[in-house]
Amino acid sequence: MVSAPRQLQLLRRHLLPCCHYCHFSTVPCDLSPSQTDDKSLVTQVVQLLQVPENEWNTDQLRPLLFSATTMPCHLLTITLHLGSSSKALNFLEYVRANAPSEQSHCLSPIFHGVIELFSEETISEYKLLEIYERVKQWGIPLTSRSATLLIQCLGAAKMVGELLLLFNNLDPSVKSTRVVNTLISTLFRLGHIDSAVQVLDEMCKPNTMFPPNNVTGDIVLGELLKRDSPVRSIAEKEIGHLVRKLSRHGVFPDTINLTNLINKLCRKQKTKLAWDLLHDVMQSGGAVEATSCNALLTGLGKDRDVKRMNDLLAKMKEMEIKPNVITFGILINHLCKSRRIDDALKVLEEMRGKGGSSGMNVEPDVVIFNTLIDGLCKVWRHDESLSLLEQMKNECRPNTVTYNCLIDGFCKASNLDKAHELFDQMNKEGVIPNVVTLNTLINGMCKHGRIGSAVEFFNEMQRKGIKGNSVTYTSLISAFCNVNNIDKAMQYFDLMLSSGCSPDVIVFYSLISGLSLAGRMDDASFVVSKLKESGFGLDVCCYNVLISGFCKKKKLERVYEMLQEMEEAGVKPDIFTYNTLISFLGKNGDFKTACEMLRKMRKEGLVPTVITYGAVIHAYCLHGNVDEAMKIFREMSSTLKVPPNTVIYNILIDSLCKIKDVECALSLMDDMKVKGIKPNTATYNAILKGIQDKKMLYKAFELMDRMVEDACKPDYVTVDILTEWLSAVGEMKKLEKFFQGYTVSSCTEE
DNA sequence: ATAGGGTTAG
Repeated sequence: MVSAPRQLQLLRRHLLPCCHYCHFSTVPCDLSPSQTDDKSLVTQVVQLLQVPENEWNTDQLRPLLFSATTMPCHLLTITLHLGSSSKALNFLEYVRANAPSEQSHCLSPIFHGVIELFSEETISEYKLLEIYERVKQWGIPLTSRSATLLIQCLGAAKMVGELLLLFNNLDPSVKSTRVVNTLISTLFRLGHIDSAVQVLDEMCKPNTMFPPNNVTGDIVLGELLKRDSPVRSIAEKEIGHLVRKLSRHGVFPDTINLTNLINKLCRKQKTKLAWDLLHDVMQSGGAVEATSCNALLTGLGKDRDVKRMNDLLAKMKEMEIKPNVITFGILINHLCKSRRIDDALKVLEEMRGKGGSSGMNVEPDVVIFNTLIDGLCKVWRHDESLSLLEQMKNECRPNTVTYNCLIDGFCKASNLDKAHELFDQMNKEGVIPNVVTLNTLINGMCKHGRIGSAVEFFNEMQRKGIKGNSVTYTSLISAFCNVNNIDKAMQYFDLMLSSGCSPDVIVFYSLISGLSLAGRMDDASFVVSKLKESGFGLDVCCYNVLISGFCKKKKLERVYEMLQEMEEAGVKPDIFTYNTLISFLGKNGDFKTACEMLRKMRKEGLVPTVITYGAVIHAYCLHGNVDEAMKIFREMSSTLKVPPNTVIYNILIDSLCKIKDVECALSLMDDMKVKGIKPNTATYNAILKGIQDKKMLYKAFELMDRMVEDACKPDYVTVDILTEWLSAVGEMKKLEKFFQGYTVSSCTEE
């Protein structure tokens, strides 16, 4: 049975025997003999070769094979008719043994046939070596085609050493662009990047005999655009060099390839190289379209490199590259993200061609309008975003994104009514809401304490066929955690899993954080196991909330388990981790380990913060060593250069009052005033308790006035202290005035 | 071009 492709090959050989050969050969080939002559010669020889090789009739074959009219192409056709490389190789050997010396060039076409046949067979490395050795031994000059085929065969057999040897020993006349392209492509495919680049270098030399062509360009670009191999891929820095080399020979990447290359470089944060690449192509005369410039503009936008963005736009103008709607879209988006909304609106005018001829005459599309509407919403210019919506309706139809941006804008502005109105409006206009619309509204309602409405809306939308995704569940779960409705949060987590929604890390992290904060460590551990089952890992923040949770539950072994796990996972503890640990150890009175942690965090290059010192101060206070706490407090301002804040003062004032050192506590209050650190309700509660013990009633009135001045609202603790104290001393009138926000110390009792 | 998350001291 002959396979279909094989049949095609045979057919091709019968139809185009001569051209097929001549096309690839450097051996001269006279096309003058008529087809009938060709046919009869070939047919006769083929006939004679049908018998077993040891019965070949030399007397009959010799005049036919070695006559003056026998062309190289005839010999090739004859060889191909033998059907297998083994038979062809025998024929080669036969001709070599029988050819008159002046006819030795006739071996080239026969070898051509041998390798052609071989390349169609299953590659046998052993046989290939045998053939190759024979060629070298007999010094048969290779045709370009046989060189190409040989390269391909050696490549298929992964014989890189032989490949390079072959190329280096190749007769210069045979080294054509086509042959070299095959070699480069083969070397790339085999991962021998350095050798391929070396050959390419040779190809691109100024006086090269085999200059690169578009095929070379495609091979090199294909390699440059391939995703990076773990073994060896072309370094980003080399990309520019290679493209430059090719461009010297007029070989340029086409628009798509150039754009892809720029995208690739920008994705890897190599914007500078992308910039150089684009400018090199422009400078050496390659065609550059707006698409490629757009790719670079996007990269520059991500780098916030406004200067280069403007330079590129100027360059486009200079090179007469017409910006398209995408170019303007990138520009407008960048300006919006930089909150330069008025500049963005100016670009809209510019593209429309305000004032006639100076304009670009590029029609803004729905994306342009959406970007601007979103930009206006994000700077709280909601009215203008609504008027832009009306304006855009003259030019294009608003879509789902348009309304999503507006709905989000009004949700963020706490105008849920307007958000719902826009939702109704989009439905009326036949713009179909999607899951983003759903999530925007649900999150808006959750953030404004309307979880019930959010759930109701979610159910209604589900009935209409819009399913929630992990974003929906994150909003609801976080909202339930925030109101400490942990059971509902867990219920929605289960609902999410059973609804077939695939959770992402964010929904896991939100729930783990909520559960840890609520002290539900068993639930948190369960969610952690689910997270791991989904193939995710914990990050520092997630470990921190868990460690904090276990600390609060005094589950020391779980804390160390977490730390161990962090180390194994290569997640470095950060300042939060250390602060949490130091606070926990301090509270437990384990000052030794706490100091060790302090040392360790400094060794890791982490600088203790006001929170760290607060934890240490708190620990000393808790364990009755207020003197040591005060010592650290004083060091904070002097040597440590971490000024204490309200919380630190509160801890100390509270502790000093508890050890009856109200004088010192009061002096800290004065210190706060001097340093401009605002006391809060907790500060006043602490000091009021202290002076209550000391019965310093007039000091209380003074402090109550200061509390009014500082706009510190009394809380239930304040109310408890003052009610108990002032009612006992008959000063309830002053308390009433105080609650109404009046000063009390100067007013006299009626 | 649009939507969601989290930690430490009192």
